[in-house]
Amino acid sequence: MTIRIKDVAAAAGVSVATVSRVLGNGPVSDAVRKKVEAAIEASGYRPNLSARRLRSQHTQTIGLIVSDIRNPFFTNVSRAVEDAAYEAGMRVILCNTDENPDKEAMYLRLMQEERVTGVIFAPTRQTAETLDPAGLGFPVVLIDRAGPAGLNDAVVLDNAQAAELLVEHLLEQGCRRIGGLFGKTSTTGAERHAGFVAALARRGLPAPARFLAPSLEAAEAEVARWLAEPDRPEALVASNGLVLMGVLKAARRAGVAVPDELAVAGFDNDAWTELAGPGLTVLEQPVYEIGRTAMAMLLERLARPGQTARKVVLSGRLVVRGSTRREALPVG
Amino acid sequence: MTIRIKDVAAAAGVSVATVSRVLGNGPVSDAVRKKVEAAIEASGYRPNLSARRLRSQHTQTIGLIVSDIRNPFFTNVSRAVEDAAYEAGMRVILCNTDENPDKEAMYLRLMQEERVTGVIFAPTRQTAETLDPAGLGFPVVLIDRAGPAGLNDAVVLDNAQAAELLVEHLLEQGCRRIGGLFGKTSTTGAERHAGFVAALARRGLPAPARFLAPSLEAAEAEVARWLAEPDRPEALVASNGLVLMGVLKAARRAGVAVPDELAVAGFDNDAWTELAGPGLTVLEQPVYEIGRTAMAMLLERLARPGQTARKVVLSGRLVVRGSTRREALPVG
DNA sequence: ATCGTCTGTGTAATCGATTTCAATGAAGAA
DNA sequence: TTCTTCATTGAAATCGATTACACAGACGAT
Repeated sequence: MTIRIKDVAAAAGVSVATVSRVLGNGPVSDAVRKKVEAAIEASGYRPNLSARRLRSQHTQTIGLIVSDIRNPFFTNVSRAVEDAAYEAGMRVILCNTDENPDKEAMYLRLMQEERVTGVIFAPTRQTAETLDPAGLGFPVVLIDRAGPAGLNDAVVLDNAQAAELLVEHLLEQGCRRIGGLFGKTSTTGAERHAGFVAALARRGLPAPARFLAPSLEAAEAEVARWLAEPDRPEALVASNGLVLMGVLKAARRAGVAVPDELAVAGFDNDAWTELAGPGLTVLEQPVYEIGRTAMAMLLERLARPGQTARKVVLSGRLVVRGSTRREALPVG
Repeated sequence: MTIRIKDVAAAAGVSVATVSRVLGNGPVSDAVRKKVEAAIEASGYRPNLSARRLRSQHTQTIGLIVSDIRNPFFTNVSRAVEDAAYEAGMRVILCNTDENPDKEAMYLRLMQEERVTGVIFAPTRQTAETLDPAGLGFPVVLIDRAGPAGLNDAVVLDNAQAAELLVEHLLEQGCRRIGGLFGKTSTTGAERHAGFVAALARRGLPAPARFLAPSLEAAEAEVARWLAEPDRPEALVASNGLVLMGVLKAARRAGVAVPDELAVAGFDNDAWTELAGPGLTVLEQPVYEIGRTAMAMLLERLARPGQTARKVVLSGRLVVRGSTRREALPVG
């Protein structure tokens, strides 16, 4: 049915080996190369990548395993990874785990069957702790969430510092009762919590925190409860874009004014944060750079398999907007 | 190095054919099946999918080609497609074309080399017009943007009706000078423009429209110019989520109050639209359903290749919020 | 007892490419 | 002229699975 390399060879009057060499830029005389390229063009031949991968033992494929592509952080990272991958002649298989360790295990297994060249992975805390890169058969670069030191390559944000930046900004604005909302499934949440606690401890202030599933619904419900409590916070820090959105929805629903009754700050400088309410103060992560760096580290690791594990720590940038200005005027 | 089916067969004391049958749920006695499964488990064997695909001529892979995964519409559709695909035992290759016909051609070619089972594709207008599904070697389901009638399966929104709903809502609110912003690369933009024009024509009103690249930056720049013109519109309709965002940014920057000086409505009920400004009136597309339907149509088409092309038209839902209420009170 | 029928299993061909190895011929050295 | 050397090319092995086909043995019907 479809055209095989054999057919092209016959049409060009050469052997299949020669056609293969034309395809792979092997040593071929100019005259023959012209002839073969003409035959390829005329026949509409398309090499079969499954056959090529089987024989060459190179799949030129990487896996990208994240919790949910709908989280804008991962959306952006994924775009960066894909751009870098296609530039390097590689393909990407995207997997959504929903923070579910069973799905993570299933997809890692799938990656083995695909014989992927490598994997970029944002694991749950549970999987990160037990992940053995040696037994997998391919290198892994962790993103967003690092596991135990020295085991895997990783590119992460300086989460503690980032959380401290946010808290210190709120302190400067005069806030004292500052609450924090952190994801409970990732190491990232734990690190941001640590920075949050540290910054408040320096001033001798309490650090009330809640841990939750990193979703819009969970955040909205938790904040609704919290705002109804007697000693409610005057400021809230949200540990990711979805949680931040939940905070805002809950505040709006409860009729709590931002920033006058509740200052709000969070992570991820998504486009919408500029437009929501008075504009949201956020800690911007270099998302595209995280994706590209992860891909670069993976290629580096493939080139030098023996090299010890490296951890790249990137810094965030504080973007101040209206949601934390206590004396803010209405905009627009 | 890695374990092959042959090794498992030797360990279990059976032929490779028998191991293959255990893997594929072929006819095997219970006793032998137990033995083989034990050997698979003990050896940590993982079947090589490239080899399986080559021999079986089934790749169980579909391509998903969109303009940019960072567009929330495609983010959601992609998640739906992936969920449905993995449920059906298929893998997904994601490609971003940036509305560039050259990239579209390149990725279609790649899909041929991958011998994908099928493709779900949101093409530019240019490619949609010339897309010949027969010559490709795999079925295509178009999403968001349909090509010439009867050529390809497609699942789209009733774009004209949707645009009319938005315009009529604005008319009810008392708006008269209503402007529209439409994407110039897709048929979707053209259809929404048609509905926009029709609704205004019924009232004998003019229908000023601008066509632009469907990006945040292009929209912001265009709206900034438009708002500076003498006879500026009292309402704007934006043909997708990114353009809508651009309208809002431009209005805010120009100090034009929404909704009092400018009513705003757009497409795509993204989570942030509830939180931006006074809440944005939008036309909600059934995004997850679009993705699942596309996947279902693809499977259907694979089951019945001869069937004539079908076009599924889904309806949108108007979600009214503050951005179009002329007498709206400040919220929160 | 004989003959199909049915189950379960093994042998070997096959998918479509890459890659090893050997062969060919032309050019240059002695 | 003869022998190397080098650049091209082809024949055949190979990657790791699935699958067509053959066949052995158990079983029931006659």
